[in-house]
Amino acid sequence: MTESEGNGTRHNYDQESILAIAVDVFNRHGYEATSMGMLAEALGITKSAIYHHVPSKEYLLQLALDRALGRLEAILDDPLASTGPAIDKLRYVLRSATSVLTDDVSFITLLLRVRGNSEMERSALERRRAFNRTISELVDQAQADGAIRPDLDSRTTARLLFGMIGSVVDWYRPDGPVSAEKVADDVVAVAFGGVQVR
Amino acid sequence: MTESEGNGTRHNYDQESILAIAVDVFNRHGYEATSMGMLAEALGITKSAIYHHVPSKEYLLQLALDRALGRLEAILDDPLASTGPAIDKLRYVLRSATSVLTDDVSFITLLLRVRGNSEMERSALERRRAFNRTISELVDQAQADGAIRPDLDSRTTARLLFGMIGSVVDWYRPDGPVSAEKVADDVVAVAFGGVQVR
DNA sequence: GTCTATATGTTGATAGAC
DNA sequence: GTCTATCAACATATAGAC
Repeated sequence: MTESEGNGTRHNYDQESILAIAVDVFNRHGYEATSMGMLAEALGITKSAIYHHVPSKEYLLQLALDRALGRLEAILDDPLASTGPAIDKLRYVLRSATSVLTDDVSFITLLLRVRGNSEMERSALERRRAFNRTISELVDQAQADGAIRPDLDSRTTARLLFGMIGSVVDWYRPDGPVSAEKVADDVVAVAFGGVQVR
Repeated sequence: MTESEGNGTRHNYDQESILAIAVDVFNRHGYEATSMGMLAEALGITKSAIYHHVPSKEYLLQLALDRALGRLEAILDDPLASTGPAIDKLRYVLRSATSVLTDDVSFITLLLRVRGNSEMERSALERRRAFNRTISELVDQAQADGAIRPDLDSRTTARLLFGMIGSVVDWYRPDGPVSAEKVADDVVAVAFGGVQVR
């Protein structure tokens, strides 16, 4: 469906293609502020037509958050995330999270903007917190191993590192001037070595 | 006004106290998704009463964004931001921005969530971009001076550093376990030296 | 797979009493 | 400084025709 809009355009949407566009609109206006009318306009069909594909606005959010969380949680299932020195595991998880983010910018963006204003949002936040806890423990271990500077607060450090990665959604675009690989390289370089020459 | 809600509570709000509460509700639900009804409920008065103090919902956003941007821009007016080696100026700006953020979490949070969905939001975004450009130039200079690693992309680096700082709004609370000073220390430490022991 | 028509509630903002 | 009452526009969602 890349043909431009016109009166006689047939859309033939399915759940997947509706979801992709919905997530973009959610990201532009915020999930709560997005109306089915805005979605309908972005899709070029009527509100009622959307209800043929999905039962509710919240169901679209559910699908999107499940996908984003699934991708992140899959990182921790990789053997590289649970084998070897903590500092190496941390490097692997940092790089993988950055790649997942650049691979699925819009889904991860939506996840990072959830504030917990419904039961569904709160359960997504809980899964996000579980992920963050794993990272915190990795930082803790690496610090106990003497691989991370002892002057840093481990909880603050874990948050700063993942905050840095998360901020990438605010500017990274797949068709932009900086490749996904270069982003991941720079994230790991800054996180581990800092910007300053020694 | 710390007395708990009750039927006979007198509020005696003024623009300032309404703004503080409004910004919190904007941050919880997003500006667009926040209704005057929600604001009224949070304030414990009716919608109409709000209009006695402010002419519109958007005016509250204007006040909040102006304040947040003013605080950030003031950093660049300090002599320390324009004197000496670029790397020292950069360190000063990074630390100051972190302090401004911890001092005014809710106002800065609101600013960082603006997406450009109205003329007003777009002009706030433009001021934010002007600030970011100054930082980018600082990173560029420091790299030209040989003080910042040459393998890093300067634009990406500037974004990652300020992304890391901005992410602090997602967890920092003035009454939390980590002091504003410790946050600023750790931000500068990670940004300049990285987490890893050499 | 999409439409029109409709139901029921909420939106931002105003008028005017106290 | 706050209230009640009101407005036109818009919210989510459904029913049923094509």
